[in-house]
Amino acid sequence: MVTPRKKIPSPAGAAAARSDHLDTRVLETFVGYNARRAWLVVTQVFAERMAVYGLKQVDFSVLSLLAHNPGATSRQLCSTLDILPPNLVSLIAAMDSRGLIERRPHPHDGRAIGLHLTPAGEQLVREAEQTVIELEADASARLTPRERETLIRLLQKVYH
Amino acid sequence: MVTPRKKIPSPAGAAAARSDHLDTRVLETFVGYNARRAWLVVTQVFAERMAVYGLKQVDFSVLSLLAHNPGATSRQLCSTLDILPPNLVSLIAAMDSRGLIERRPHPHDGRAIGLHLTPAGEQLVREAEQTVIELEADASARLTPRERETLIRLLQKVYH
DNA sequence: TATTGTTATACTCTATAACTATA
DNA sequence: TATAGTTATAGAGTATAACAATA
Repeated sequence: MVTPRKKIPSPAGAAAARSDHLDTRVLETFVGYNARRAWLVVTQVFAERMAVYGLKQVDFSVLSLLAHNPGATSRQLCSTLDILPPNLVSLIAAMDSRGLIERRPHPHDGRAIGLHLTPAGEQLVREAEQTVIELEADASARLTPRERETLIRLLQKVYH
Repeated sequence: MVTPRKKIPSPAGAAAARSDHLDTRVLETFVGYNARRAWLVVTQVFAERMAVYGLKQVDFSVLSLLAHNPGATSRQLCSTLDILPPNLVSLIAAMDSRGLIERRPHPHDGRAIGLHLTPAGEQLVREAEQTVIELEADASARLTPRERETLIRLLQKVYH
């Protein structure tokens, strides 16, 4: 269980003489800076808790998307998640090898390949989604449920 | 001026038969997913507008931090920005070569090096910070000023 | 001619180990 | 013994060009 870059509070009086941290007030007026910092926190918790499933964030996104969009193509996954097609290939191949997904010929387009979860894949997604729900709640525990909804709504307003 | 992955709206009726995008409703219930998507939008605009200064996000963060924390050390920059020391070295060296910063011996610690902006560096930071303020306003233009403040406050609540 | 999936490849970002000089 | 800065290097993430098969 690797926990790199975890903020370990230094012994009480140790950093009294010379403060460890810098004045970040200007940077903290920017959405970009704050969004990245918050994302890093969630990412850290995500990586720790999802390691047991062998899933990175992008893996989970693909699997969850396939659970709710059976038969989706690589092209659609790429466009939805902002991934470049060449970078999805090995990812899909690995999930195929793991027996989590299978490729079937596309009904209307001979070039495309429809991606489907296997029963094992569906079972894994169910467990993984539940874990993500819990981990998300923990990672945003300093927010009230109402604040969390507001945060998500405002983030979506930026990118929608 | 590279603008990759820009969402170019396809001709009106073109995608009517087979929808391009997938159902992302589950992913959109997660803070991590939404924070990354919003961050990507701001990042895109940042890269486009800051290219004239030859500054990436991390470069700007370092320079802005030094503007408001003169004499800060590499160690402090790393801890503040969550960068690993080895990855800051070439970045600092490049800014030194460009004449934006200079290294002075640390007053109290012979191992450390105090980093300071040169006059050219200070001038660049002034212009760059102004550009970031404008770009941030544009990138979050769908938010009211009040909503933008709320968004930033809630993001900070997650990582503070 | 355009698009889907793919290979090969390069570039950037992030991470680890180990060294030096100071403390 | 621990820390600041550094080197070398490895691994992950992201990018472009080009090709075969199909539309």
